[in-house]
Amino acid sequence: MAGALNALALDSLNAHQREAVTLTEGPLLVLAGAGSGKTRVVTTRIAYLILARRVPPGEVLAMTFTNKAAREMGGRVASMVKGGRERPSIGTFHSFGVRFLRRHIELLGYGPDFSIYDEHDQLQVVREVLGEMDAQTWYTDKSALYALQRAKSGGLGPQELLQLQDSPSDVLLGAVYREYQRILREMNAVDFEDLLQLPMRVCRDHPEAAGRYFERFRYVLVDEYQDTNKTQHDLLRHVTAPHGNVCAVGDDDQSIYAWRGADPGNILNFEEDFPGTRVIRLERNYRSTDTILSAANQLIAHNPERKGKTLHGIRGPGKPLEWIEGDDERDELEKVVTHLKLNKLRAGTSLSSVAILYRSNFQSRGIEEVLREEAIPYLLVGGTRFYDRREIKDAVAYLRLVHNPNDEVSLNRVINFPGRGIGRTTRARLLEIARRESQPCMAVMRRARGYREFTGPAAQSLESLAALLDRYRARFEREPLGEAFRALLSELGIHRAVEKEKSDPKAKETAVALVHELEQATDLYARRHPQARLKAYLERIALYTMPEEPDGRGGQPMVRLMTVHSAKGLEFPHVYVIGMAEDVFPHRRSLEEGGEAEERRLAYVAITRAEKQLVFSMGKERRRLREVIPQRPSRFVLEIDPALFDGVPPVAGDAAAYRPIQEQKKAAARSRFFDQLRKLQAGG
DNA sequence: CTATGCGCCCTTTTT
DNA sequence: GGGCGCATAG
Repeated sequence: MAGALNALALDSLNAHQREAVTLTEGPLLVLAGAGSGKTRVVTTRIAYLILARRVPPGEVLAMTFTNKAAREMGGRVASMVKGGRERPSIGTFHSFGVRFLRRHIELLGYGPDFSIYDEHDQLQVVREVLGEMDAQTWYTDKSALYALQRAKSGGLGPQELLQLQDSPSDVLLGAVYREYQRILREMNAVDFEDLLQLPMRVCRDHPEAAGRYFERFRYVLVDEYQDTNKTQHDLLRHVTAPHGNVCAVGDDDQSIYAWRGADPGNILNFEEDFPGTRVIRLERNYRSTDTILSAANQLIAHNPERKGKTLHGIRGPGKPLEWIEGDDERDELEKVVTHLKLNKLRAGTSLSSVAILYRSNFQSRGIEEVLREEAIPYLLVGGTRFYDRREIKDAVAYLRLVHNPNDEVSLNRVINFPGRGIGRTTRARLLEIARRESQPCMAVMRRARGYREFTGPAAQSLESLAALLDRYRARFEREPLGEAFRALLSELGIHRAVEKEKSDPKAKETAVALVHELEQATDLYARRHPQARLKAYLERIALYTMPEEPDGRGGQPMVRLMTVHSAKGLEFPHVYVIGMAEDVFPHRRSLEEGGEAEERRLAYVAITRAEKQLVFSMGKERRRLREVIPQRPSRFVLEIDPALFDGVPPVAGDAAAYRPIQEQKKAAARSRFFDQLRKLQAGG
């Protein structure tokens, strides 16, 4: 035991960190600056609870924001706490919600085989609702979903929205929202927010059941607390109410998810919500050079409303910052890659110590191109998510439908893929009959030939599809996952169908390769989780953006490419932030929505990823469609003292002439929107 | 009724 | 560069 305790290496922690590890009882808020050893504190705390305080691992619950962070945390804890069969529960809020709902969702009238809808699926539902209510004039599907999610993540139900009646748009949105929820219920589907909200509803309506589930978690930790929304906060209060042993770790300066409902107020008001909270600040930065930290501190000082925190380094000044300016995007990126190659040649930098960060996913395309030409290996992290690829979604839709026959969004995807002669009209009739008889579509399909509405071939197609799905439902019950899936795909002729969809031979090839990859990923999952049924696999797919990777990858050193959002929580000796231009970073859409402070925090996150070297770049022009847009340096690089730069620092450019034109277009669209609202109000 | 092809729109970040 | 809606042909 003494040996195990030594493994915690408490001696090597500073006084604040040690306090954060050993104050185990009661609420604790750790305000941890970037690079202050936060992850180490969290993992050591868990190990400390188990090894020193003899807390059974099953009583520890740790929630993080991303799967990546959860995996990392779990791995580190496991290496400190060896042996023992029981493990602490470590996962994302959402996976915690799924596990809870697996046991209790039936209390709310949902079936146990619920589907989990992503944004794409949600949009299909919203589109249907808007069509039904004839509300497309007021909302686009995206704007409606966006507004609805906002209300939902703020803890507002449709009824509350309808009662608010602050504006006609609230009333309309309330109606859309109510219908959206009704359809989801009918399809036995939940969205991501439901994964948090439905557990909360169980807490409210069935406190005994919820209490029984939660009572075993006697020590609760939450990482990245600044990124939690209201529901998550409420859930946390519920789980910890009996004992108050909650440790929240976060950094208000790194809050970058307000756009998706995160409420920084959660961390700012933590002390009020959890009376008796001890607060510990970790401001010593072990990661970056003083130059990098000065840049970060100078930048973030431009934000109002902070808890106020300054990072202090221990590593000395280090290298100056660098600014690379290219004639256009292509030139910018070539210069970046040249810089990278020189780095490697002169200083022997390993490619795996380098990260190239950008604001938006589409920016990866350009840099990938140049890296490929220069034969520099790279690893794209995140990006177009595997399970979002069309071909993958189509194949997965079959799995979802086999598992949950009520899942009509998935049904819609597969009903004519591969082509079986079912078009819009047949679909509309199917829906109509189902509504009329208050039955699921699948039930109508099973006896399609009994309805005069369907013409011969269509009726036959519908029945055989229903029969096929029923048959595979039984097969998935008894056969191994991989085998059943392979049989299903081959019986459907998915490979051929996917190929037929594309005309370009290259596209054909990648589409088929994707399906193969999905088959392999399924096999791999089945091998790693021999007990797992279809249900578990679908949950895995819904919650993770990437399939499991085969072992032994990544032996070769590679440059990492990712968005700043994906880079949060990571660190790299050498960091390039490309596209540091106004309207790109900060992103203009975000500015329009009043998100300057959040964009600045995002830039702060980017800067504080770097340990030794930090390089910014920009192209003087950017092409979009047929336009050429002049670029000027991002306000964020201009907020950094020029003296910190080597060579020529970024210089403020002239305000470009294109801006007013874009603004006018926006303003015109907005006034049209409000005109329509006024009309709606007048009409009752 | 369905399949196919063309033109129009926007394109932030993610569980 | 990609997805969706619409028009036309089979």
